[in-house]
Amino acid sequence: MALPKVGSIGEYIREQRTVAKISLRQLAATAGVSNPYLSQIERGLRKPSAEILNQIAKGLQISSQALYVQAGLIEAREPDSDVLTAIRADHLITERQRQVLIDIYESFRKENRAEAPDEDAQTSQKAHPAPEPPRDDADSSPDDEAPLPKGYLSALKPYETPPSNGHVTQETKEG
Amino acid sequence: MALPKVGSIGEYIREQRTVAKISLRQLAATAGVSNPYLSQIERGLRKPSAEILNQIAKGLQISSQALYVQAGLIEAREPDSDVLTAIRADHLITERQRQVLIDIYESFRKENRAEAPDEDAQTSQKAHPAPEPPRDDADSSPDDEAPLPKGYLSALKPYETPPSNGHVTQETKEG
DNA sequence: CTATTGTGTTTGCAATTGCAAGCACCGTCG
DNA sequence: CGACGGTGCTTGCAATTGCAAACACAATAG
Repeated sequence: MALPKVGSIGEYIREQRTVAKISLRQLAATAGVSNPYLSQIERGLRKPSAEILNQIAKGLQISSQALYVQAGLIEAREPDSDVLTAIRADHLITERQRQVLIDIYESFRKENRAEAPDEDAQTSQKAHPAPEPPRDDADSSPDDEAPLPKGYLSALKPYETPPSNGHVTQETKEG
Repeated sequence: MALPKVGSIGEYIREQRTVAKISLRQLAATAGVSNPYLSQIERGLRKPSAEILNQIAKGLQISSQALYVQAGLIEAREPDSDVLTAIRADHLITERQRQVLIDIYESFRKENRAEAPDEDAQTSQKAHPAPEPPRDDADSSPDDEAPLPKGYLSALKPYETPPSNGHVTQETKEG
């Protein structure tokens, strides 16, 4: 049961800390948090904010994302695409262009998932140990065999049309 | 109260929301947060916890990591930040989609070069690896007023021009 | 035996998150 | 004109975060 919950994040931190052979106080100092608070975090008595988590990750010199995944703040099944990270890291394009690219790419991924849900061969070298319940991302028409379904371009007109940000058609569902 | 980078995350969320043409209340409902709180987050008056951030990302159906990066909670220092290389290496998209992405990216680069020919660095290979990205507070693009030059993808429009609404996103002035 | 230093933990408390309720504004419909 | 539904914003308030101070225990030094 690798279900990431708040309790396990504490164990994870403590484990990492013990492995690194640092004392609680020391890690607290390095991370810039108070020792009692770190203690409570490790014991699962407190739910640290992302900022604190980030600090702790720095103090432990581990990946912030690993910690977030452990905390359940990042869905591990979320494909950590190199394309997306590359786009985000690119500083040669404007923020809007970046978002457009991200939108398009994610829309592509989504279309592909909708058309071939069986081929679940994600890129993830990093396994996704979290058995997540099914998600409602069926928005596009799966019948469409067109190589490039409509709507992939709508993301290119961020001021005129809603991009295929995810929901091409907005449905009002109060939950 | 000093709100470090929270402002940018708020703007980012609001931009994503307006682009997706969702109302604040609707996103709040989808994300499972209260509408006033979301309002405050978007205006940078509150610093949302990672949990809330994650919920919002889900509600917007965008990557949680994108939000975390925007919030400065994840160091976006991914090793290879070459967009084109990443796109070419990606096997989760079709060949056609790949070509579209490459076209769009290159057209973006072209537009930027046309507007700011002063800056020119890498084209397809990584030129200068930045191990430590500066924690910049303001990352406003120079071409802020002109969002995206039209015609940057005229060759990529196999369908039609979507109907324009006439009224663009309205900015809210604080104060 | 009494300090001192080390570990992690518990205890109040200021500051903050996050929300329910309500306000102000705009457009439409009777 | 007034009622209704839509948008976002402001206001108190419970619940929580995160910390400074102090605690309990263990090992070493004087």
